[in-house]
Amino acid sequence: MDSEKLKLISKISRLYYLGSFNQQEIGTKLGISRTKVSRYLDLARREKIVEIHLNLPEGQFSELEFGIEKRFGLGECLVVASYEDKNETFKAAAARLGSKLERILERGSYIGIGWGTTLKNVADRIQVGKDYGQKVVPIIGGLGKIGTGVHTNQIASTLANKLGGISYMIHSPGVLDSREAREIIENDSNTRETIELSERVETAILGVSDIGPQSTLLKSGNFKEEEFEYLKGLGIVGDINLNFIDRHGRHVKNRLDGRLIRVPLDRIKKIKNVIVIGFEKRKVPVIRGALMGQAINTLITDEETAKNILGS
Amino acid sequence: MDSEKLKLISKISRLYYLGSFNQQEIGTKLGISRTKVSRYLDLARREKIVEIHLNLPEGQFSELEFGIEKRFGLGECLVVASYEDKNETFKAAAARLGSKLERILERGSYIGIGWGTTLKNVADRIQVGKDYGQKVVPIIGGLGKIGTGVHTNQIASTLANKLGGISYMIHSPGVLDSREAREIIENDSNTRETIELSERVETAILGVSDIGPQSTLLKSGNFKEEEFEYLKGLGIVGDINLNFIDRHGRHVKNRLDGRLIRVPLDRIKKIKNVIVIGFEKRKVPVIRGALMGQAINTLITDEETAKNILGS
DNA sequence: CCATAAATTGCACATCCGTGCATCAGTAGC
DNA sequence: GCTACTGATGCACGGATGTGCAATTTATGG
Repeated sequence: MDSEKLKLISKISRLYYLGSFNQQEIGTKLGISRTKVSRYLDLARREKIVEIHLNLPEGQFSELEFGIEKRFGLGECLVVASYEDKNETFKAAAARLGSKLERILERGSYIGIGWGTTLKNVADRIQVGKDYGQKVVPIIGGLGKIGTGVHTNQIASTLANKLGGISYMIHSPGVLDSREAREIIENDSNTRETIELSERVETAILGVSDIGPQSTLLKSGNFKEEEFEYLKGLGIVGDINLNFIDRHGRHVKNRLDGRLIRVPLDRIKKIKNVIVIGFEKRKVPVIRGALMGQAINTLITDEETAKNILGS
Repeated sequence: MDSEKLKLISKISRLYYLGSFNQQEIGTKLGISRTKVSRYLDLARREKIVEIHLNLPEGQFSELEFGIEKRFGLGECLVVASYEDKNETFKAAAARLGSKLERILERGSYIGIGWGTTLKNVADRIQVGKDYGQKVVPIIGGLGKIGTGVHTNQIASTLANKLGGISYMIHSPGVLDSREAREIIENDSNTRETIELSERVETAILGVSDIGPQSTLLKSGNFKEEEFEYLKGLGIVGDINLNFIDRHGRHVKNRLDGRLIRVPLDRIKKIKNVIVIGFEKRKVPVIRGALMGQAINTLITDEETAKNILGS
């Protein structure tokens, strides 16, 4: 590039970024059109005559967050540190979830809630600054023994308390013994009324399960090992809200589907904010699936898991 | 500031400056209003979370240029290196003048031209890329012996050739022996026609003189030493287009004024672009005066002089 | 030299962005 | 508890900015 042009571009950049002149003023001052100033500024940025540097505070995992958002076209990713003590990780995740909720929740709106160990632990630790009058609705049938706290009703109740709102309950299991039982229960008004509330849900908070030996789904006795093996055989990597998906996030039809009570995946995809919380290596494939399938808008995870998600 | 807020601001900054999202998109993505995004970005810049750095090529004296522009509210300052060999300085100044003219000149418009050693040397060395069809008009009477090349007519002619245009001539001296002589000459149609052309001038290129022993004004015999002493006594620091000014750039009435033929200062101030070229320490006070008095829009000088201009 | 392609330019438009203002939530003092 | 103050918020407006387009200029090939 011509040296005089370079000098001109430098001068424009200086006036624009360091001085407080707008493009019109610079154009008039230097005897060129405003359009040209705009284009030269663009050139200056592209040629790195102007560099924009971010002093991002350390330890924030912005790189990981940004990387995941970019790679999967995700709305927002929140990464917390991976602590030795899992409780610390839960606490950190709870803090990020709280701040996210404070941003997005509107007074009195409906929150859909899933189930599981992760969700329980995060819900227990969440803190928000004021009362939001939320209505917290289960969007899945009951799973896990009552008393362990991982049941959706209990998590909904905890969260409603923390957010200063009310919670609804679902009075049916998530996994029935037969298709017929599921049909009867699902059509019962008790269940229907709760499930229909999910139509109003603008924000859903969900966990994900893998289908390995450590999954609460298995440990709590809802499924048998051979069923997991069968699911694996279909290419399934885990579930999101009891919707079994493959590594591309596609729901895979299977013989268990007919026995489940939960809001199905295609309806979840219509919810404005779907927040998934998930840690640990075993969950990486299912989280990836959820991301690939564009099923969720927000992911909360920890550093290690985030790295694994990004790792090819 | 709250750590969660900081994280949010970092994220916004990243999406805005490194990603290619606009404020609306970021707001939607993160669940906040666009206004808030705008204000957080402002905060990020003020708190230096976002830093804008200019990679200004070295050796350009941008600091000096910017300093003078800022201190005196000058439109544009162009600084060239101070070479041992004055010819080099003239050459560099000619290059900057040329590029400036290429920016601001419109085809067929009028250029007003002064006189002097500096102007002669710069005009001799100027190069432009194409023909502008300029009309070059003297805006001062003749000064300096013909043949030395410092006469306004000769400079006008040189410049017109370089710019691919035509030049006009003035057929009267700049300094007359008496007020009566000046009146007669000035009212003569030959002079009047040329001087009236100055009304059309949109760009003027001028030198400045000090009133010391090295001034061409003195050396060429237009003024006597005792006249300079008299002018100094009035607080005059030099002249711009034969308008004697004090250190604040104010025109100072004096007994010589009546004998001069030149476009007066108040009319010069109405010209859109007034470019002054001046080097050397002796000219610092008069250049400062011209700057203070807001008489000019553009100053072309060299590093050393620029430093002296800025030095308190 | 002309003809064609490529680049530059300014205009006009649509979008984008900063900011005054009114409103609302949070806080401190009584 | 009430009131007054401070700060945060969103709306709406107008100014600031980027960009498609057509016209012009410049470079390239014949």
